[in-house]
Amino acid sequence: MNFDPESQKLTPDFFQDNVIKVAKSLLGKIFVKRDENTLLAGKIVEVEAYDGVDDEACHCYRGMTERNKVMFMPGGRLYVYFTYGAHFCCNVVTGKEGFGAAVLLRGIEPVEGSDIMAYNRYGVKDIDKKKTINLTNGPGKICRAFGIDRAHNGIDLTGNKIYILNSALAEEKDILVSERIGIKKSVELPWRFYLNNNFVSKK
DNA sequence: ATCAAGATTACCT
DNA sequence: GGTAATCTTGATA
Repeated sequence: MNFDPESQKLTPDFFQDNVIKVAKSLLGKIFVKRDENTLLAGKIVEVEAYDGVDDEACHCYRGMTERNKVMFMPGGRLYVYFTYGAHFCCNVVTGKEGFGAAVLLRGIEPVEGSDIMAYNRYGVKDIDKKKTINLTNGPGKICRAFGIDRAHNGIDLTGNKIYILNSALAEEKDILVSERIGIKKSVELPWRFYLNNNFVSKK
């Protein structure tokens, strides 16, 4: 697979759109993190949408704060937050400037650099098959495997450090829908989207 | 200043 | 299936 950002990465207009639409459109696309020595990449197989206005579970529901201000930037940034005293979660910011919405990445199937992901998660490069499934099947696990932390909060996804390849859209019939996981407010909204794939966090 | 909650994970029985 | 771990943030006083 060619991971070259110049010809293939998603552009601002893709991100500056409705969060539900962007969430579904991200399924099947390749999330890439590059630095001098490493190339990590994986297929996005599970996401959730968080939408400022009518969504009590969204970090932006009560307006802008120091933590969530990146979500109000124009679509195409990475919003990274820390939770439960242990885990980072990363989100793709969507919509126009001044509107707080983002897509949480919850499940990724490793495509490139799974040995480095294993090292980031477990401190060793060789892991058994069972642990391979556990590399990136959850939002906190993804950040750990990809080495994403608060230093990456606000990074521009149209740059060459972290970006998403513009592969084909997943077919509507292949997109599964459910309520979102791990929230206590606005639980009824059907804004979790995923594919039939082993790296989904929860059945 | 204090406090409760949290977009989770790993480990236990 | 249940729950401890762990600490940052935002709200309230």
